[in-house]
Amino acid sequence: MAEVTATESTPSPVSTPRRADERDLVDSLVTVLQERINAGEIPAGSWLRQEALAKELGVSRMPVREALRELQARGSVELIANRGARVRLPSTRDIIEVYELHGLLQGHAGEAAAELITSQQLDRLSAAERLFRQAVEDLRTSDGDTTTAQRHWHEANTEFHAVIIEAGGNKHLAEMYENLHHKVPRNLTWIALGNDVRRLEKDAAEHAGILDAIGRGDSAATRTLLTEHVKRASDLLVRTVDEIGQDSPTRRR
Amino acid sequence: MAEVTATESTPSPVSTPRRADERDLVDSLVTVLQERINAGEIPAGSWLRQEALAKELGVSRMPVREALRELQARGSVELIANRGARVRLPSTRDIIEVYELHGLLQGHAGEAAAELITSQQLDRLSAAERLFRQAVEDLRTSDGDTTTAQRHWHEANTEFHAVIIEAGGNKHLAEMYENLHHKVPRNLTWIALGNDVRRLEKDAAEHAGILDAIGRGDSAATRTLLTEHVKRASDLLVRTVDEIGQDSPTRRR
DNA sequence: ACGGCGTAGACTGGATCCATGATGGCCGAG
DNA sequence: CTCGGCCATCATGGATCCAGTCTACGCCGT
Repeated sequence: MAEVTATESTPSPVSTPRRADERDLVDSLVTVLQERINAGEIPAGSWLRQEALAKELGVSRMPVREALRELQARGSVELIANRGARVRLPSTRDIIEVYELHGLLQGHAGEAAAELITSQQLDRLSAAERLFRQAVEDLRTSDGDTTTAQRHWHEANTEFHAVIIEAGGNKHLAEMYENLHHKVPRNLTWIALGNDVRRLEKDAAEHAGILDAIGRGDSAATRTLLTEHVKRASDLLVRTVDEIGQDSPTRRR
Repeated sequence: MAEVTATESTPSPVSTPRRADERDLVDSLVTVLQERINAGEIPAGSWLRQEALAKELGVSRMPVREALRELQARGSVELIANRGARVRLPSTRDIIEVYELHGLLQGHAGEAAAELITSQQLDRLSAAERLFRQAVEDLRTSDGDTTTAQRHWHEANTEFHAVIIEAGGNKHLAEMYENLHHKVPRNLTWIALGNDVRRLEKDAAEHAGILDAIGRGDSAATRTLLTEHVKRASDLLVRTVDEIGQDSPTRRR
């Protein structure tokens, strides 16, 4: 038929809609928005304007609406009738509760993982553990610019816990675990570590201990270590959030 | 979190859905469809036609589309590109995994509930326990018609576990628990009990034991009993599904 | 008669249009 | 000068329209 104007004159077709991974346009929008929210590009508490997002992403409001609906179901944003969508900003209580569940799920998955883990998965776990130590080194040798350390730590942390969850073998548990990250974004944990070398070392040491327990096939120890590990991270995060929570996280002018 | 300047633009952080019931049309559709799916009115594996649903519910296709998108995020249906929405039909593996999480979450909530439960909640728990025994009586005195027994048992079971989850105090855990029911509907459990008086008696006795443990404030026992209780229900359900799964899993022509 | 190909139908997915509800500013009265 | 109500503006929510795509049926060729 007639050449559609939008064929190649599209301003910015989101990213790569042709990826076989994503079923349709809405899913790619969900992914993009979720990443932006988790990365903090879209600050918590801010409004998501359908028109603005549609224009920016080069689509109409319709797929944006559906994407927002899905993000609401995930718990990433809240929809207010006739008002719009707002990025949910987790309260201290939310953080405590979500991390409690993190510990519960990871402890459970780890207990199973200690028995079920494959050698490939164990290798990935070791690699992640090395990356933790690398991140410590990055931070130690960095002068001001901590982005590399953060990137390495973030990669290591994501991979490490993902492998444990995966090795646990319960796909629905994995899904719930992912959902938790939609409620309290991963990057918050890094903020809590606060570029403190000693804290990071302690964090790395805990991961090494967990790796060791899994390597020994010690289910009980794995569960305990994981639960305590998450608990410590939670306490640290809550303390940090309470401290910096004094000034308004919403935009000031 | 500190109150931001008197402008009410950022009132509450995250946890005030304002109204728990229905925010808008889409939410009411989600509720209706979810209930129909859980009740089995819409059989698993069947297609949900947007046009048909819209006409039947007296709305246009648009809110139906958004409702389906939300049901997909919940895991109740699956969306296939350019094909439509289909009610997901849980596999045996799904059931095993989901019930494993049921046990994990309920055990955890129960452990906390044993210490935190209020007297009102304990009353509700007792009432539910009585309703279980009533259901046993209903079934025993019924001749053929088991709907009353089912209704009572269903009410009792829903209330009993809901109270425990609620008493546990973790709202995110409660939300996850709800989500699990979207993946494996509640009514499946009744099918597994299969109108068998002895099984029902055993089930009621287990609930009585749990109630007793909570009443004594015995956290450890509560957790153990709950975990085992769910495990037994899971095993029974899996066995039942496997048995009846022999005849047409997919309808033959 | 059987299998492959082409076409018609139907349903989903995206875009545009309109109505409704909310917000914020402006004006008038006390 | 301040408070309250009215109105304009804007964003969301719902409906309708159009295009793309998958399926299924039927026809034709071997």
